[in-house]
Amino acid sequence: MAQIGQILVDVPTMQTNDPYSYAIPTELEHQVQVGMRVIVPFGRGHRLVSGVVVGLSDVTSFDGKLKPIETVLDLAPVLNTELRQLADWLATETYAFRITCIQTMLPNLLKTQPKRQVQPTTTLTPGEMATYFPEGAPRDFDATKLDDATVAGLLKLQRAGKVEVVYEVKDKAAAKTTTGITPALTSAKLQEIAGEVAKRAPKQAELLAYLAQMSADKVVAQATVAKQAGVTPAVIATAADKGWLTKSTLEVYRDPFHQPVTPTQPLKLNSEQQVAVDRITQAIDSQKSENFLVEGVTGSGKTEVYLQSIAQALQQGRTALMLVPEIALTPQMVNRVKARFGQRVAVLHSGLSKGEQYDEWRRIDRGEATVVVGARSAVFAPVENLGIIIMDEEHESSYKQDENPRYHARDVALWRGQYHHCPVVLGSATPSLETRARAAKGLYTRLVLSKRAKAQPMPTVHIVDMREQLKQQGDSDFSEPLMTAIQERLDRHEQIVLMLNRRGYSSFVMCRDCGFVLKCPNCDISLTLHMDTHSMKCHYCGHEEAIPHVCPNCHSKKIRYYGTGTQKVQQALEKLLPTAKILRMDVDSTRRKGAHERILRQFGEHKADILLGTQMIAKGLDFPNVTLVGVLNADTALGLPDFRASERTFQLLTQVSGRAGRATKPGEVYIQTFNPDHYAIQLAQSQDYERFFVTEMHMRHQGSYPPYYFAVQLTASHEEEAVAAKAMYQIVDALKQGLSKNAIILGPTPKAIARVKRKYYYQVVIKYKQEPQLRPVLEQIRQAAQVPARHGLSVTIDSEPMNFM
DNA sequence: AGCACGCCGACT
DNA sequence: GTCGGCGTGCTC
Repeated sequence: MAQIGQILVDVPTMQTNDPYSYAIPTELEHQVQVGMRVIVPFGRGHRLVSGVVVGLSDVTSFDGKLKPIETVLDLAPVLNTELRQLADWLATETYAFRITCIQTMLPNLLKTQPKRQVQPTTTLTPGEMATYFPEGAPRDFDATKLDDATVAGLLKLQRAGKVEVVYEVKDKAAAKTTTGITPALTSAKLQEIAGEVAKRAPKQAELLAYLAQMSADKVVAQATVAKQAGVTPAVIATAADKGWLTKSTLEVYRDPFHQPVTPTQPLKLNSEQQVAVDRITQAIDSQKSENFLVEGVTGSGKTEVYLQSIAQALQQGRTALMLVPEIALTPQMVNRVKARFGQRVAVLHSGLSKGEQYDEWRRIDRGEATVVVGARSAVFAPVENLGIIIMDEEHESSYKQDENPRYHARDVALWRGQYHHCPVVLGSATPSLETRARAAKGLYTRLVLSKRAKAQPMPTVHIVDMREQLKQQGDSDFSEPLMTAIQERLDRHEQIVLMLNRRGYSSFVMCRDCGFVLKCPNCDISLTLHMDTHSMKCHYCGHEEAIPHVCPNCHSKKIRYYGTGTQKVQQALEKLLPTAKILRMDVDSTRRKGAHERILRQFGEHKADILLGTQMIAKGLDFPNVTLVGVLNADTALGLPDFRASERTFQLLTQVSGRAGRATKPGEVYIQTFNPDHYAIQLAQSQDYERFFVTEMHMRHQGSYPPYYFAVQLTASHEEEAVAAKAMYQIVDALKQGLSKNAIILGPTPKAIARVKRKYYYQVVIKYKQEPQLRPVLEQIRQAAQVPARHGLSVTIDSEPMNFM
């Protein structure tokens, strides 16, 4: 038996990023296994912290006295070999702490909570009791929540030996239970008693009859028994007292999606879909870790390809993981999968309660669910024997986590595909440039679905030049052609979706006469307006200039910051169309749980004529009666100081256009823009992804951006601007010394929103092709950042950032 | 993160 | 002379 456990303690620092050795007490010898969570004493005060066993051994290189493991929290490991390896890889890749990676991989309920309490060791004076233990002892001792005087007083008492601090680690993991019922006597005996009591206690007789027909070894929930036997819990209680039945604790799953679903059969595939399914199933059958890009226009039936590929994996006795963006994880979407695979499906996403998440996780862990559908973090689902991994809408930026560990679910999916020797299928109508470029290099097998499955025509897309509109009808959010089109639909009782692109609100200036956006002379990136310094700044190179009052291009005075809100638009629209019913969907109206679905359902039931919203309406809705889609301001995302601005704009416009005319009625799209000549808008109009890809790749090449270059972003933040800036300058020095001449270092520059939550943010971006010293240099920076972290300076490293802002 | 040790200023 | 400030190192 192993004497020593290697434990990763839940103390996220550089010094504890490697496992610590703990002695395994004899009574725990047979319990401790690799992958389990434990509680261990840590530090001088022997405070208790949780940790994860990552190894067992008989020896240790640590030559001090080992402390013993205090408690084992799990009956079975919560992390298998694959996930432990994945955690290590993730930590290296994302420059995060190993324990942080592990926490991210586990469901919320398995994250423990350390607790501190104080209690007197001797009898305190009544005065001391009144001040420090007004509600009795022991009391919670959380220094961050108590006032300084109380903390100081308690610490003083502690030093005097009058009180002691006790530690506790709370494990929140709790399976939901209910009372279960089992017959305690034989069927014959029960029937006999039933006969005896039938006259004076008819309810008891009914219950006895029910028990008599139950199989003796089966446990049935009390609620079920009560319902089926037609008795109250009181009757059951009496029966238990008389020894007719035994009660036990029954573990139940919380069912997050309880609506019954009608099973569906695989649909007939068109030739392109068939080819895709064939290629993917070949890879499944031959256990190859081949990766695919399924590039399919909206409505081309990508989902059916996914479902039939999953079916093939299941048939091979393997499991499937399907990732979708959080915003697309609607009940409709889930039901579509459940309708095909029934009870084998588990769903993981943040909309579930913590208990529900934990239950779904356990169903997967136990192998009861073999198809997992979920958002970003579901990529860590404890599925074994994976036969296929699917990532739908792979270009979605929500797949990248914007806190530590800053991982991209796509990279994790590819890693797991390798591990399981199974295909990874990336699907999108508008693949990210990175993915499409990899497909071009032959790293992914490209499968194209060019035809809409139901052979609907693609919508007609009109571009409305808002510069002209401005001249003709003045400053309005609604152009004349769009209003005419809206009125037409209203007359025909058809529905309209209007999208307001709110990204980049007010952060850049644009000329309303010619569409000119002020750009950086060095970077070909829009300058950002800073009201604090009254200047325009480039967030890549730090270039700064005055806010223009006349347009440098056409000398118009109508150059101003651009932006408008959904509420304002709704009011304006109500004025223009007093009879139309308008539903608004944005962050404000969807804050409450379920509000999102409710608005969509109302719209689906035609309770409103117009759905007005932000980006979120662009994703995955399918309303047959929508024949008009209007984009009020296509430009705002274009103005963002980000090299992905064009890509995002193209993707968004293409996606939202796909919302029009999905059924029998042909659709029309109106895109209002001040930049009608911009390639992202022009190519969105012609729905020409290929040309967009080629054009944008050229731009990326010119600017030395991904996918031609790799990128790492470093950020320093502090309450004092000078501290953050100075730290960043030092980091740049270290980078310049450690990296080759070929690495491009941009910055330091203040972040677009330089001050958030009373902290100033400075950043630097490194672009590189090959930089073997990068990892060691960044590790060194990470190490060095430990010391000033004490004074509130935090440094973050983001490999392949989604936003350069 | 949190605790102890250690070295400087204002108090009995 | 001590109490206590927080700056620094370490936690199996």
